Amino acid sequence: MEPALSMTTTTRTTVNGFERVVADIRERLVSGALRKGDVLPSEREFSQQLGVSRPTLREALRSLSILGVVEIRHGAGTVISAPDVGVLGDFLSFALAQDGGAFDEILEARIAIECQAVRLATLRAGPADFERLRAHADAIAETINTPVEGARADYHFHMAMVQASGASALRTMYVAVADLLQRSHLSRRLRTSADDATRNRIVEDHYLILQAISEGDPDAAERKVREHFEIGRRFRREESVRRT
Amino acid sequence: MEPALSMTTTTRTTVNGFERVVADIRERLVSGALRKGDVLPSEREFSQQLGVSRPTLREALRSLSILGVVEIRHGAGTVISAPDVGVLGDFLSFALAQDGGAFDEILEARIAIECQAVRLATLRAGPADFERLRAHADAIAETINTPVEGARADYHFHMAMVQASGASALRTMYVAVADLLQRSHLSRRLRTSADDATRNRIVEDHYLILQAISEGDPDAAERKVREHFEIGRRFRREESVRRT
DNA sequence: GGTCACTTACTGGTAAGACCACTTTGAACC
DNA sequence: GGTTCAAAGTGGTCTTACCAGTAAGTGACC
Repeated sequence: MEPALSMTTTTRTTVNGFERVVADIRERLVSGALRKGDVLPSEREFSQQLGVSRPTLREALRSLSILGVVEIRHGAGTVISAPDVGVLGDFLSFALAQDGGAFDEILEARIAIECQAVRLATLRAGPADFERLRAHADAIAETINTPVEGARADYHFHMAMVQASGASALRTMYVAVADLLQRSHLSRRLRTSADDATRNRIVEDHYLILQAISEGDPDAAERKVREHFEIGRRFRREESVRRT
Repeated sequence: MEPALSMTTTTRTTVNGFERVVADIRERLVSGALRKGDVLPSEREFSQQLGVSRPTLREALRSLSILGVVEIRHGAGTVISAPDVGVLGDFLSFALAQDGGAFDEILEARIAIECQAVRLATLRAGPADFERLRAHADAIAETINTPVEGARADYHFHMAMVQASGASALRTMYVAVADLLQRSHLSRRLRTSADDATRNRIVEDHYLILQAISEGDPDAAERKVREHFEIGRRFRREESVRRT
């Protein structure tokens, strides 16, 4: 039997081993005793300090690494790292998966992110970004007839565009969304590549987007991106008509 | 920096045991084989199925429980649960406090989602949606002088707007993001409420957005939303200038 | 026959020890 | 001095065992 006194705020010694580890690190973080870049003791030593077993300690450290609080480096050690928006991506990849995974809905999310990203890119993109975007646009033109490489080049261009926005939260969310879409994306590309006019349109679209970004016009850039997505939308419409 | 949970689609052969577990559950979630409420096999059995040890399996399950993907019940079992953004709440106070730039980034994500949502809303919103939006717009007008209730009414309007888009993926992302922003939103509301012209502007903006939605013009609606967000942007700019 | 406490057979929670895989480092070697 | 490589230390994993809760089955009791 535990004494009822242990419930008081001062002595919380009767918590789980797991929570004891988390609490210890959290308190040392808020008190400033731990700071970004500090390395934690080795798992063997740390577990002994806290009076928990190594597996239990590892459960806690893994969980904290998911939250981005610590970074675990195989063979090197575990260091405190600044929390970033990366958790959003992990969270969304599971949250969106449960939402039925409707393709059209997730595509709307992708459009949302890209449109905002391209607006920011018109304001923030630097020379390195332009260079990357141009290289990927060229790659799209070169691989337009090879579905697999073409899809990859397409993905890289859009990814670079989001990257050029400089907003890592957008990037994180984009990765999670794009991952869910990629499964069906390839099959669509296989269909659309049949049409000759569409292939030219795809190549040209990306150059137009790049141009709009370089000209620094957010509205024009967003419009180009929306028009670009209309290709896929139109094809899915025709396809569903054909099926009826 | 790579996200803590690998999100690569192509399942490499030699992945960690940890990631093998995470990947397995995610795959079965997106395929619909796993759904909220389903109970996973016992740890002993599950670890054997996946070919990993029980401690390794537990590391993965604990991490997923941190994200709210699963709920672990001592003595009962582990069940799939709808990811709860509340879990990120803990993380929020921490990440935003340590990294001021994170706020702006997440705000960009919110703008991205709302702009896309309002476009869809102009096409899909039904009578019930209009009624809700109008009620919330009225609530904003009535509570414009009470910061706490005002912030809540504001949140409800924007939430209803995203809901009217009919895209649950957008809604999921919006909830995750909006939850992270809510506190800062309140504090900003406390400041902005001092200005009389701004208060009128806030009230009017929401009615303008509602009107644009009802008129079915996506471009106009998105423009109104972007203009609306300019209020907060301008205030944060002035504030940072004042601080320098 | 119905109700209740209790036993029992599960579940997750923790511990300890032994390996394996990787990184770092520093000493030996060229 | 620079290079190479082996040893030591780190995280990654497995095995085994036991503790601690939960829930369903079981019996006694009313």
